[in-house]
Amino acid sequence: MTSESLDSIFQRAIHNTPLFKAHQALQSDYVPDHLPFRNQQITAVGEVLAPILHQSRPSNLLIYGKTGTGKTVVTRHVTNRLDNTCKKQHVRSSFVYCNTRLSGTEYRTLAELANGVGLKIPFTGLALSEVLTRIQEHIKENALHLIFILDEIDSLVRTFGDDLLYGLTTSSEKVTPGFISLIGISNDLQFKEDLGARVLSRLSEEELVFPPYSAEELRSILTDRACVALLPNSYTSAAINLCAALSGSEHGDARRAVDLLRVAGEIAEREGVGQLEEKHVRIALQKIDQDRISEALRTLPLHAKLVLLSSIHSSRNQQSKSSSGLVYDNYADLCKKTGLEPLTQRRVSGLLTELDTLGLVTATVINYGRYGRTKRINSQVSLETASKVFSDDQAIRHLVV
DNA sequence: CGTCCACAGGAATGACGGGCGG
DNA sequence: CCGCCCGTCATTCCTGTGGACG
Repeated sequence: MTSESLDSIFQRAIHNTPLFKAHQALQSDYVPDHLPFRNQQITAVGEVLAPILHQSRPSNLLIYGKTGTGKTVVTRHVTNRLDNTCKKQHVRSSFVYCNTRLSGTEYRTLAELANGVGLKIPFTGLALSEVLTRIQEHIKENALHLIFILDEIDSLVRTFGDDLLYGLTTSSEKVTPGFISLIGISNDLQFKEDLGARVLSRLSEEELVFPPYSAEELRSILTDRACVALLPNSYTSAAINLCAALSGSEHGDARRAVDLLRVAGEIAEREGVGQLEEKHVRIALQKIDQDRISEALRTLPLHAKLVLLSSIHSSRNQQSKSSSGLVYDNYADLCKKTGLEPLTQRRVSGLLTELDTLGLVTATVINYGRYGRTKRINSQVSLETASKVFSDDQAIRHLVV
């Protein structure tokens, strides 16, 4: 990009009519003061947690609901308020939030919890049980009244099993005079089935289900948010409606709707047309999907990138016949060109299932009878997208330019 | 109706980077 | 400093398997 075009970008930005007055109100981590259509859930969470005000241990709580049904935001809203009340009343309490999917492993989840209670834990080297014991001791010594919020708990259990949860649920007895209550948040309604009975009964002392928002409710939520975040008269109600409709069509996913509105707003602002319209929403829809994929690609480990690249190539050449064997040969080839030692077939098979769970590839096990059993691989990512992202990677850019 | 393909995917094991307590 | 244990990622070795072919 030349400096001239940079200048013109800045110039345009100066003269553009801004659309946002409070951009943060459309960020995904924003917790609004007012959460419409969730009064029932707010009350329920509040009632479960309220005992902490009398110094007694609240029940563990398990919250279910699909993505974007307000689970996280309601929990944060209630705990924030409760935290304030506790401070005002001089009641001891601490709240620690952790997204277990983002932490990635059991160890890092525990480390984050430890951090939340003011305990320093090295980023590796300790046994899990050792970390847990330290946390317990710390809580005991300081008689902490603690509420752990474990978000996206389903992904933790799916990859690592319920051992960690077992450890945490059984901790509460070992930390008197302190106590621990757990709030588990799951996007997966089937999640309970992955859970052993010993954990399930303890974790779900209370349960709460969040229903999806209806299209009408989404529309109302978006209108409220737009009112806070955007300048008056900078958007059409048709654009809002479209955001709601697009996100509501599958299941009422409010987070997606809000993201959509924000990105659409950014696009409209950049265009400098002074008003957010339906066409910006449509562009935003594509951009969001694109960004999601690019981000996933960028953060892939090196060999996973190579495997993905091979999948793209072989699903191009072989159409639907692409098998894991072909992908592997292809991959081994790429490794040779790059001067890398190829991983084993077993490992690549594992990487393929990982790519599948990321949604970058579809891997279905299929039987060709006499001709064996394999995974049929279809790349969900276009060569163009992959090339664009991978050309930033020193190690493999020569494969895509 | 048994065979046998081309892998899937579980289990055990090892290399590595790192912290622990002594 | 040492010897030990840990989590993580990969390897090696293994058993399992649905169904077209003969």
